[in-house]
Amino acid sequence: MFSGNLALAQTLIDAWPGAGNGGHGASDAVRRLRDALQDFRDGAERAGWRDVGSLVRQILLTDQYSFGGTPQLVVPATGPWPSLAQWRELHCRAISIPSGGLIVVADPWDPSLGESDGAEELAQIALADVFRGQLTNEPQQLDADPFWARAHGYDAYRGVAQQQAARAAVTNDGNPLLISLPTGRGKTAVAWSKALLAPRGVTVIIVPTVVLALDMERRTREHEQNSKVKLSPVNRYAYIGSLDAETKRAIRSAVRSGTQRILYTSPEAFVTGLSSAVLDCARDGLLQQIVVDEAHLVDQWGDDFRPEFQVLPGLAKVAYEIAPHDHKPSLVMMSATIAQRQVDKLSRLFSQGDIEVDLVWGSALRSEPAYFSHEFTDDDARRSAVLNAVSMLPKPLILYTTTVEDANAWAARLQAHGMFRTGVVTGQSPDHDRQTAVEKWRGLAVGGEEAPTQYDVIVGTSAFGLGVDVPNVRSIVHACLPESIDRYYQEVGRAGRDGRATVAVLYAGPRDAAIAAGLAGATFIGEERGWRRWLSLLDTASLPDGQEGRRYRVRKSALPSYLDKGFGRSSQWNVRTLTLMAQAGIIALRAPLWLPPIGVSKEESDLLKENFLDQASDLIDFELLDGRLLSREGWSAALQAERLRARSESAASLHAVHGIVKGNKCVGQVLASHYRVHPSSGGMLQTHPLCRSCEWCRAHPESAIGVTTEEFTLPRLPDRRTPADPLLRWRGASPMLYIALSDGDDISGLLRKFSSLGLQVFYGLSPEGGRRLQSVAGPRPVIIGDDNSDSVPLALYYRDSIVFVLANRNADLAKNQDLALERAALGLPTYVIGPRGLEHPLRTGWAYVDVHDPSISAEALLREL
DNA sequence: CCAAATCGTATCGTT
Repeated sequence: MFSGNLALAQTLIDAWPGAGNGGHGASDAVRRLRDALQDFRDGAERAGWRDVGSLVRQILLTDQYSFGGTPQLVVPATGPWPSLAQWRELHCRAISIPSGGLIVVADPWDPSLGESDGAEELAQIALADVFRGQLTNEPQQLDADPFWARAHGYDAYRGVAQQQAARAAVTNDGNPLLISLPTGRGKTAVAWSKALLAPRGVTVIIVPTVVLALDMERRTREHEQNSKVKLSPVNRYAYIGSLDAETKRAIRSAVRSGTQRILYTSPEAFVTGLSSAVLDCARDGLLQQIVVDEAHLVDQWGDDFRPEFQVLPGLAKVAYEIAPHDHKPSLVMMSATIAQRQVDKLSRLFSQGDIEVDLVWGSALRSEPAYFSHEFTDDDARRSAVLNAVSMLPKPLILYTTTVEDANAWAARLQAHGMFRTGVVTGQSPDHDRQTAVEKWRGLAVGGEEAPTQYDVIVGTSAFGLGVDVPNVRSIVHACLPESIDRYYQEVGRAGRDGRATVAVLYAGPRDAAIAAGLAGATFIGEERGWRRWLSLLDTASLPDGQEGRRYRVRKSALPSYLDKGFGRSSQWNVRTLTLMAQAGIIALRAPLWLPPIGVSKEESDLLKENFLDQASDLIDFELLDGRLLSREGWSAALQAERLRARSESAASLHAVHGIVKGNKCVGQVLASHYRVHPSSGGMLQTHPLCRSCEWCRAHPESAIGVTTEEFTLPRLPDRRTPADPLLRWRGASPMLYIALSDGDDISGLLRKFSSLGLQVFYGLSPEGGRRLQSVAGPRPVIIGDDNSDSVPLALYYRDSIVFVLANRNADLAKNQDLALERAALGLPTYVIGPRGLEHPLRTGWAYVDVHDPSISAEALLREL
């Protein structure tokens, strides 16, 4: 931390109301103070006494916690500056001095209320780290595989989880892959690897919002400029509704021809406007990957709010089926918050017959937050506690509420109390306001250059956050009770993307439990009502023209027979009934497609099409999968399990939030047990409990778990369906073939041949050798098995063939030799290339070629291949 | 009677 921040702040204050100079290398808080002072005038209503006082306080405490002592600042004593009473309200002491100013000193404050004796000091320590900007975790660096270096130019992976995710995504050839990877570990690069290695082929990445699609388009263009590799003939990477028809047509045509290498879009556009282009592309073997980003939303939003998230799997399956057998698109789902509920739902939606969804597990808890919570029985007490927290905690800060009304009320209340550097973002905010709110908060203009900050605080509902990647957010305050642990953790995780300490405060009020229960409970529909709703839907169902099969089309807005007038929730319940049935396997959701009618005039056809498009957003198509389930009894039985599951999952998730508020368990433990998963393949995938500080840990310091432990779970490459071994005929029944080298033999030619046959994992290559091999391997990934991480070696679980080169002096010969034999003992296909005379480690005095059968000379093998 | 967002299609495509 730059120790001149305090002096710089004093300079800025002294210059006020003039503009202070400098600010280069200043801390974020000093920069914010500079910006706030520019707007700090009586009645200007852009910066108030509490904004400025709060930033002064943050600067004082940051200095104190970084360097000790009792730092002070001298400020004007007259308005708009805080009065003596107002400084006291900010937990600062202010003393008048003869020159007319005030000397200000900050006193400690922390958000713990009613915690046990001795907890106070620990709370202070936890908070001091937030002001200081203490780093809480350093991602472990791992040597990059050759394919990773070639695709991105990176020489390292950020952690084991990213390494495993990257390897799984690039070697995957069909199994749907669900990747759990923490935020900030380079999900984007994982999604891009396949696209960047190949000379052609399309990767479609489905993101939940337009803002996200546009942000990724900007990043893709950046990459394109740096790498000089053209990734789109039309220089567009976001297919969004607001594009003009001509641009959309051009993108679709680029998808058809396989020249659109990377494309971001929404689930809605994917299953409607883009679908036929994507299917044509798949049919021609040009669809490389379908990636679903933020895949937890398939569950969270797909049930009732945006059903296209659950129509998407059907289209992905068709694309897979019509693709040529050696050019199947792979499907990758990624999220940072995957729990049992998401695994179950995504597995059911995306498994393809006997092809199961594979899980790559890199789940890790965030190390940055210190947790505080309190339950208030009185609304006024909660209000003043929230105001305190927002005033006293370091900025940037987010204040979350559940309802739009509360968010607006809080924004108004903060202004009334002298905080004008506050923006509000809810689902009601127009797109333009949302974007400018983030820019004013972060201090960036549209082009990405630095601009003055105008907000320190954003008040928001859960609408605020998706895709907002501001790295230095320090504080999250909840003035509500989140209805699920997933929502709570997503929101807490918006802070500390820079790896530095943060604080998360949850202050629940008397009415919050009911609001949360209402939202959590909305996920199930009663049996009687569900059945009647289904009957009315079926009553209005039509059979879409020209589309065979047991296919039906219904209107979301259709009213059930027990209602005679509509209110807004009805279509949501219809969708919920249908998605519940889809999950029970009774029906499969499909996107309503427009097929041009045959034998009608152009005018008539255009008219019909316009009609269709007018109604399209109200239509939902499905196929009946099991007609027997259409009796009342069958229907009820099939849905009962689903309904119970949904109910118990929601209840458990809400219960966990209550547990956090009550403070009678460690928050890290609660989160770890929520993000623990039993995959269908058996066993259990854990998330290691981490907790920097929470009420329970402060009360039980002797048992506190802390953040010292590294990534705990073992990520892995997915199981392959049927490992195919192109070299099988040379090794026969033995798992291992020894390939003997003579002087002057060309290893690189052999390796190149292996790679072209589809072998991907090599041990014993030098970094340079790996690079050389990748440069001739084209789109086929080269993975170097020699691992410096202490997880289980790839050699002992990777089921496809592995090549060991025992001729490179740089590599760890003995270790690799042992690994090769251990692997062969497990019956896994193993190819060892070594000198003709190399001694067998278990048979002293004998060479491999003498005691190991089968073996072959490199020259003969190369000739036969 | 609480929150969350998106979408409106086919045109032969350097060997």
